[in-house]
Amino acid sequence: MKFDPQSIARRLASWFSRHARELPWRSNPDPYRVWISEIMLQQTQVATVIPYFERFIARFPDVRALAAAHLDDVLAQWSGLGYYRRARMLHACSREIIATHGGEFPGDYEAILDLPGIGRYTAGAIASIAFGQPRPVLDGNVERVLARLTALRADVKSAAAQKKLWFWATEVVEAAKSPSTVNQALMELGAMVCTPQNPGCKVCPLRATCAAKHAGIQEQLPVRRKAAASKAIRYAALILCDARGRVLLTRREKSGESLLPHGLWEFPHVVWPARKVSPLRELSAIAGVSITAVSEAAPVRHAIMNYRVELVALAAKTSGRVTKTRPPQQWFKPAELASLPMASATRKLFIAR
DNA sequence: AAGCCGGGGAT
DNA sequence: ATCCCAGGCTT
Repeated sequence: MKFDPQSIARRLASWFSRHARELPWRSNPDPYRVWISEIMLQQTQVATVIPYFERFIARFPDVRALAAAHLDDVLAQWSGLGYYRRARMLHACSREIIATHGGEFPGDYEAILDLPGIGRYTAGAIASIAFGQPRPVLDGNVERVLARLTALRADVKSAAAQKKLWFWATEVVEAAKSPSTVNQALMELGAMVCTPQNPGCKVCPLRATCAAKHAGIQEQLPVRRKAAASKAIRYAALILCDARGRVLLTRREKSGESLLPHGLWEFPHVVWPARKVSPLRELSAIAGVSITAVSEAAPVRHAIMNYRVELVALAAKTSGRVTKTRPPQQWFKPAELASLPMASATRKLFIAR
């Protein structure tokens, strides 16, 4: 079972020409669109990304528009996608492209790799897809395809396995007539045919040279060490309305105790380990406002990282017309919440109140 | 090398 | 309920 990069590249290109999905960022693969799509696609599935990509490009059509925007507007567009640091680095990166590359996305691989938020994978994707350069990509899809093709039995995340996988990815892209096509084909094959479960070996263009298929172990590969067990945690969150129906939100300056990242608006909340103990006094102290008429909503369950989070919304009112709260707190009309940078869990809480 | 950072679709 | 996804940065 010989690993023949030339043959693999040819078969991938042929297959891709017939089976590639039409995706928004494929219609016009200029560096800006490829960059935005690749950042969004980090650890995020295609179906999730598509509507975000369309909205983002409409709002920020080029590097200059993104660099001119406020970070809050970028975070608001990102709300619900997760990994919010991606949005911060995207924004910082746009400003660096203005400052050091005259607003033109750099085509030099080392220059791309130097940009914030762009690592080896994303640099390879941009260099190959937007600039046609023979740079390798290795993502979860390519890892799986190559691990099966070569019957790699080591943990794919180990240093030794990663070295081999990057080497094979390099061999394939360097044998390609079109690096853009072959890199996208590797990823597309992993997404559509060489899937984690029930791989479609019968329709795979590489089945004849797949060592895992030959040995009948394609379902056992790739080998990944199992994740740590998730932990349970419960929060009580205060959905506080003033006499005018405005709701109190707060925003932390830096990441700390909370699972939520900084920069996003959230409801005042505390860890609530024992339901016997009322969190109201503590919540009231955090909000800096006296509260009345509390009603408890049904818990919201939310999986985040390796936590299983139970969120309990405590809807409450505060008497009188509150005008002053200590920053970074602010009263918002409910209709304003849609345009604020906010995590999915926070929106769930408001809906559940 | 290991830990950290979200959210959702597929099964 | 579990897996895993077009990763990168920090320690």
